[in-house]
Amino acid sequence: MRYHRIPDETVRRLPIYLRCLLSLTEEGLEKTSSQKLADSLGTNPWQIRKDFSYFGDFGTRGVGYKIDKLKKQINKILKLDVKHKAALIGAGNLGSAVLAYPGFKVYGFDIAAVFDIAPEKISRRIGNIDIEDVSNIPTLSERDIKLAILTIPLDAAQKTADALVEAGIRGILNFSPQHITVPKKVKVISIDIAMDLARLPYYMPAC
Amino acid sequence: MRYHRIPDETVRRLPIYLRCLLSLTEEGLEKTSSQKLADSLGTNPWQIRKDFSYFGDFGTRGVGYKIDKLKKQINKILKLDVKHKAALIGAGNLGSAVLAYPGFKVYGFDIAAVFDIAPEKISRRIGNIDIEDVSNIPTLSERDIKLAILTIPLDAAQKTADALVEAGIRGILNFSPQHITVPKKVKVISIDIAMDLARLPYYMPAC
DNA sequence: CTATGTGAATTTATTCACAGCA
DNA sequence: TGCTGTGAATAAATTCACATAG
Repeated sequence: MRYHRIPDETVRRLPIYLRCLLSLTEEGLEKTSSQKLADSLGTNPWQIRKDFSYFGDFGTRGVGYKIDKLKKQINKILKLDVKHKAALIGAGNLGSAVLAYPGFKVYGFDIAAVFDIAPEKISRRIGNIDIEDVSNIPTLSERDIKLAILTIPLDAAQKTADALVEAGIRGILNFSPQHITVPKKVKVISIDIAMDLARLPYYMPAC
Repeated sequence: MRYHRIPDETVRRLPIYLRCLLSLTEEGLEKTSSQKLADSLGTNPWQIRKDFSYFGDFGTRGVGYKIDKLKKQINKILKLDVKHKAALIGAGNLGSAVLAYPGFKVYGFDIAAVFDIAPEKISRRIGNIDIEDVSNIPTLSERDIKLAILTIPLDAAQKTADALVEAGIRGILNFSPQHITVPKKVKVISIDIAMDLARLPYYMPAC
């Protein structure tokens, strides 16, 4: 099945696999199996094998997978084998949380710029980055930053997204609870942290 | 198609519809159409109509949907027609962001307790809630709190989840980047805010 | 004439079952 | 024998096309 389009659902799972493999490495392990991965991720082995099968075979039958090889391959597919710079727009509560979140470094992201609209925040430092005024967003095009993380209130989201697109941003992680419209060349992934809570009661039996 | 199981993917979208309807109400509108909803959400009309069709018909052919009726129905399906109390575990960066996030109130959630493990945080106030020690988690069973939001580092996640289950929690929104194992009667929804960023580069053409 | 509601067709994803290789 | 890799079978979700009702 070697030459095959990778299904979106598989792509969605790859970062999960990657993180799991990284933590297995930290435990000093060098190989694993679809069964073990499935156990620690709460899935089933055939799902994992099928997912891996979309991009070549690097397991050894009867033995399992070499963690290092697998990690490198997934990194390559996700294009995480190069370090990506990202800009954070919105230095509020959520922005600070994002900046402090260890996961971003795990995947090799480097948050290289922080913007805010509030005058009193400009020039303050957060983490070890100077907060810039949003009017500086156009400079992103010269700073080799192609990714942006939007952690701003809803009403400013579309306007800011427009400015980011103008500045040559190619991918946006949108935390604002609003759909934003961008040209086809730009990919948006949206997260609404309240939305997932909103469907919990549905799944809670008799409550 | 009236009596039908609602597909998971539809349930996943219901909170999005709900939020959109709420904001249309704020704009003073009273009715809408699948086309208008689709436009402002970035979907297509037949997806929306199909989704709605799983739980009865309340549109008027040739006219559209009454926003208020639709809102009530979705609220009922999601069991959001009663106010839900939730506990927040972890008063760090992410926890504070969650507490300040307007979306939770939109869906009628009431964050009624905050826990942390760090002694220096205990008894401080956050928002207008006293932070309690995690050893108080067992009291949740008497406080009518059935939902928990986990915003703690990975290594403590499973242990804390066990305590929550023990205290009668029925639903957990897990922000820690780790799979947690719970009995079948408890529903877990996990969010890893870094994971979504990790698949952005894959979708960015030539980057 | 307009916009819903829904079977049918199509596409996509998951699960199974087992052949193939160390 | 043990675990991968993958076609085939099943299940689920999306899209279409059109009958239907105001």
